[in-house]
Amino acid sequence: MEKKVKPIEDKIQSTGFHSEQEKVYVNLIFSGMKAFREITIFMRAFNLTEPQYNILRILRGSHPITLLGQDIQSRMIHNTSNTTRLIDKLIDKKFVKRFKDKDDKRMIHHMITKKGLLLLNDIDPLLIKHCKETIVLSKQKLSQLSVLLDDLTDTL
Amino acid sequence: MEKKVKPIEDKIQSTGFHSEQEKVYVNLIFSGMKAFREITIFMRAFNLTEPQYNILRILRGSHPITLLGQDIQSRMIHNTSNTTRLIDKLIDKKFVKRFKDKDDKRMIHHMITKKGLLLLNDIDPLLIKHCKETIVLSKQKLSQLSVLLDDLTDTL
DNA sequence: CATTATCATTTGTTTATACAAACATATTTT
DNA sequence: AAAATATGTTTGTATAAACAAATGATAATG
Repeated sequence: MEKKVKPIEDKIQSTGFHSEQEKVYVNLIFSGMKAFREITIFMRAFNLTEPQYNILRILRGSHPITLLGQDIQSRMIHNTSNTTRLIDKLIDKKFVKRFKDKDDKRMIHHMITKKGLLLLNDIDPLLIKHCKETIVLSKQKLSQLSVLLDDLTDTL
Repeated sequence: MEKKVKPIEDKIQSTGFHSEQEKVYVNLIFSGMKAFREITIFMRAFNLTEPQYNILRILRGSHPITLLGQDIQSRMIHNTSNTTRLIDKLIDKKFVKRFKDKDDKRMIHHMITKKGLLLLNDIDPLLIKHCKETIVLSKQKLSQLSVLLDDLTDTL
């Protein structure tokens, strides 16, 4: 017995796209937003927004090397303008610390705190579990999709 | 000479994902947000936001059959809460009209206006051109991607 | 060495989003 | 028919995003 896959046309009850590109566009926004909302809801349990979590991941990735605000911004998965106010929230919660460079006072360094690292450690296994539960695709399709998306975002 | 594709890890300078699912998640949010922003910027020339454009498309799709607010909401590609205020904007611009059902006064019907249809007609060819320019993938990869995304959003 | 340009970050303002609660009308139950 | 429940839409409020402009600091130029 074969699994029937609902095309995006049915999901949003759209009447035909003008091109295959347009369909991919819509499909991308649709699935991207869904993924974003999924993670947002998941993160709510930890009192984090998706972008905030993203920043913590970035800072853990470079730890113990500090990052400038613009470094963080450029690595974020959605080019959100205004990282400052986003980081402010994380500093309020003591997950991140911030300090000026003593040579060039324009530059402001950021580092994840021990508290922040512990939080991410708590989140890790639960998120892995969550991802595996919500993204149900064969190993083969999964890597195929990864490759295509990598390819796509090169030009997009 | 072969084209080198940058993986998402490089684009956001991330250090390894915990699973292939997590990578797809990140890739989806990344490309979805990019697509969303692309269209948003494109639509700015027509003084529309992406969700507003989405609503007009939905209403054109059902025209001349009217739709309830909840019908529109359920068909939107990003489950934005509060379609009311979104539609308000379109009504201000005379692209959509709204009227109560005379039998069941809870229900409010929506229809795209002639002005709205003309606007979409203007947008159509330009958007097709834009999509083809920004989504540069072989015909084969394009349809492959469509199929995988359809498959994915079934479970997501 | 003053002037201008550049860089990294922040602030102001407007608009959009999210969630919950309210509102109005219909339907069902007793 | 009155009360309770359900449905479709709107409003209130708090928070976040988008964009432009401003601030503060350093580098480059004449």
